Amino acid sequence: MKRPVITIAQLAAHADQEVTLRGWVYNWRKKGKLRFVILRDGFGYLQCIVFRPEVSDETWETAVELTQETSVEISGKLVADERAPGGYELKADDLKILGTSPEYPLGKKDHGVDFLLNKRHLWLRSKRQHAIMRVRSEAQFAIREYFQSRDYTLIDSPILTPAACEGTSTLFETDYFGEPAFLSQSGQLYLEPAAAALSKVFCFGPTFRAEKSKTRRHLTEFWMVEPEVAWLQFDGLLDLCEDFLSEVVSRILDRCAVDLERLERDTSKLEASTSTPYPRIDYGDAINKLKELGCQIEHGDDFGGDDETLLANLYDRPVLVTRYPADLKAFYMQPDPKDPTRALAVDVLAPEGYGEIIGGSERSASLEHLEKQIKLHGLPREAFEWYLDLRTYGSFPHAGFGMGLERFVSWMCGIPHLREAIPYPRLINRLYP
RNA sequence: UCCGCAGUAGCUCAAUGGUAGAGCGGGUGGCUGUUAACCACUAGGUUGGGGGUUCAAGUCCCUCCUGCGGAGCCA
Repeated sequence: MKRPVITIAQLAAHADQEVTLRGWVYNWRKKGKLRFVILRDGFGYLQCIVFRPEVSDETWETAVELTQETSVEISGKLVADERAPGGYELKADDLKILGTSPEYPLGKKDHGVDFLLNKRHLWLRSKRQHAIMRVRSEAQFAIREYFQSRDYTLIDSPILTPAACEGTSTLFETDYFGEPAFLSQSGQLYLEPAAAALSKVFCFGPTFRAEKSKTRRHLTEFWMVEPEVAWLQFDGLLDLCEDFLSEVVSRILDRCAVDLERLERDTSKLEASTSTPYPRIDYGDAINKLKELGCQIEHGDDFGGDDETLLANLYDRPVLVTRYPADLKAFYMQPDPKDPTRALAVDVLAPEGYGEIIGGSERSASLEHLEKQIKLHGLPREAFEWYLDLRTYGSFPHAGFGMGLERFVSWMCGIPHLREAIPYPRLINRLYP
């Protein structure tokens, strides 16, 4: 009799039926003439029972050979059983090994981080990693949905670039037919021309930073979403940041409840972030507040990781820190008309110590100002001719921000280190697997 | 690049300067309801590399390597 092949997501519709499933042996236990096989198929887990008196010798011999992560095709009758995790179990009568798995290296007990990262390709098979990858997938979907449902056009910015985008970070250099080329650290400069073309645009792709950062908040390859909007000015940018974040957080809470529960995420700590407004604090006031709290920080300094955490912990939702000193920020930012030593820049700090998840600004529309800034930052003007063209041919006010996907996902999942928020993390000293 | 911590069995970790151990995983056997099952037996080591101190070094010292955490920089 040919039995339907189903997945563990479809169990309820096939109760008391004869079915076939394919998957991997997550775990197995033996108890005399009984074998409990926990099958994993990417959708869930199903306990399968092989009972010696009720199966053929061949099936029994096969069951005896099962090891962790053996891939199998298993058939039998699906029954509801309170003793089984998940509520259903399969009374197996036929079992085929599709691929053996001798001495699977990941055990049921704890492993160290270095070992797990070296086995990242296998680590992805664990329950916790499934949950994180699904949250990441859902976050990417929600982000694209947010922008595309609001008439933004997705513009893919180049990854190979001829020069530094912002002239600040260290870039990965590669050989481009004998010429130096660099892996992009930001799509923004390429997005601004697209905003002049299509008004509301965003890019969402990988970016690269060659800084030798060794912290839980840094990757050398990470994904960033960057909207850029024509006619948007600073106050509108702040509104966009909080509307975007609150909307995406809401969707994660709606759609990833099961995964967040598996990750033991206290979602009550995310609830406040689903509603606006978010607190906004001027850079100068933030410095004063930090000094009150006993920080060794002066006006003109950038925030350290601890300062960010301290500041963010004053609020139950992300806080927008505004109007940074211009010389802390990139060359293209618009100076505050009320105080030209400040830039119309915003950093959004996530709660619970997850740090800066968004950095944005209104961009300078003035050719003269940008020419001055490029000189001041020691950047080669030739490399930016095309960028300056935007201020020559119909210059326009515009603004945008960038959000690091992994920092956002880490915050949603409540995981301490960015390396778990991306399938194959690239870190200083780690390019494998 | 700088500061701090670590490296012992396949994995996670013990071991006053004095005979290198346990749990998990592997192997063999037992058990008809296990939930990271349990029980018994068993195999498994150049203690990251090199040098030094000492009667004696996993342990103390120097050095290199690797990893982790943090700083700087940033999302």
